[in-house]
Amino acid sequence: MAGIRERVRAELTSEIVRLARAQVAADGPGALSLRAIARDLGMASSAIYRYFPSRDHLLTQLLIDSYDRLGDVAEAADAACPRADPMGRWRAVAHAIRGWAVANPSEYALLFGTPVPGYMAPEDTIGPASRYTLVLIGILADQEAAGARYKGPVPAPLAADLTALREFLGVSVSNEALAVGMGAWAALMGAITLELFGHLHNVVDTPGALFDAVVEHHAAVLAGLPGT
Amino acid sequence: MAGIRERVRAELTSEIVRLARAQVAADGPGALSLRAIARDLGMASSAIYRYFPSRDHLLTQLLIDSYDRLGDVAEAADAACPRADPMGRWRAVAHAIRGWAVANPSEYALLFGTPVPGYMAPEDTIGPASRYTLVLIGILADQEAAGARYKGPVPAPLAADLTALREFLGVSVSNEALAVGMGAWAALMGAITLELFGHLHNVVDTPGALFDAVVEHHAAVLAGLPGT
DNA sequence: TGTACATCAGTGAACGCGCGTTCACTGATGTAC
DNA sequence: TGTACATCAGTGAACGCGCGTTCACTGATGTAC
Repeated sequence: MAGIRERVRAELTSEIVRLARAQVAADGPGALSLRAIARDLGMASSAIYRYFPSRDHLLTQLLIDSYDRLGDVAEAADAACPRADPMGRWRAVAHAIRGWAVANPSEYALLFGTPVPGYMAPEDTIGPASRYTLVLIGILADQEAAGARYKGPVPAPLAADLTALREFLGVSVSNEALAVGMGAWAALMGAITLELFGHLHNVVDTPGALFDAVVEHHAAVLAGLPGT
Repeated sequence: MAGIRERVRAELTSEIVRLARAQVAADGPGALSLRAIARDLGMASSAIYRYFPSRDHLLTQLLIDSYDRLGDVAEAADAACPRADPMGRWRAVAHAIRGWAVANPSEYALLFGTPVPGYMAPEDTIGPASRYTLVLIGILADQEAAGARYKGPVPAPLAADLTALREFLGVSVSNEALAVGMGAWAALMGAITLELFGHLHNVVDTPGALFDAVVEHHAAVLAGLPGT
């Protein structure tokens, strides 16, 4: 009844994931090897298959875990700010995201770099993957609710997508705000990606300098016009 | 004297590069295999070593070629616009860059995705890598020369980097303009990366819709204030 | 113009390594009566 | 409480595949006298 076997099983499962993550951290995604994990655990390579039916299932677990860690970091940064200061929250969350990325570059590459060839992320990853973006959308919604207004018009095709997105999320936020928010998101991720993947060498060598400028620019944009 | 041997050699060399590029296009970077290329050519795998001393050297050649193609596309788009319309040139070049990326997603991933683990790009890649960015900086410089002004101040660490960059490039453009330009660059690359790497699925499904919004936003920003 | 020699492309076997996955099996842990 | 049976973790060998790189060698193409 106690499920001592279950407990051992759960522990070994998370030990496998831990080692897998360490592997990704050390040599990048794609270096993930079931045999190497088995070696680290001192088990036969076939034993891993008692825990994960295939390499891709383990990869999925890694993706979910990393997205969840990023989500944790973003949510914690947001929660630590006063609700009534959306632009402070934006800055805090943005820097938290970059901080996580800089501290875990291989995990960032796993999530946001070149997709693993031949691997299609299953639906289970969608929830965890959207957590950090929901934090950003929440900030945007609060900012608009506080009276910020954004210039339109949003082009029709984008507006259609954003309308569908809003209905799916059930958030109260205008298309104009969403368009501005996604632009900020793209700039945020772009600045981190350029920095982590080495494209700022000999361009902007101070870590985070470009990122800070991007965050400040979009803080001004997200602030919006005074409400009508 | 005619160098018939040299000509054959040059042809085979570029044939190897062509096959390598096709391989990257089909299965992504990292799937690059000297043996597979030799197989395609109907040669012994060891024969490749008469043309490239190692896999990394071939990789370098691929990087240089891809950067050059991107540079070609960006320069051509710029050259097709009237000089006196920097914002039209910005739009044209931005869309040309995205067009190339969408048409050659694996090459884009090779250049801007997760760095190949264990591979350090040598200095030879710097020149080709900077071509498309020089086009963007040229537009920025012309826009500022035409009277556009940008709000400061630029934070000190970023300003130091930008000053060094300007001196290295020998371009006449202010730190304020450079800061704005790099923000536009980050947003541009971020929007393309998010789209190509699948992060817009179920978010903005219309191809290029987010990108267009990003380009237009930064067109307005790059337009600048009327000059003093 | 013809001959001797050097250069170089390409061969094929081998080294030493890696990987994911399957399968029949052993032996321990849990469960039902 | 004790026994019979089912469940399950882990083994070790094997399959079939891939890779980059080296090396001694053959034979053709070019070069110098």
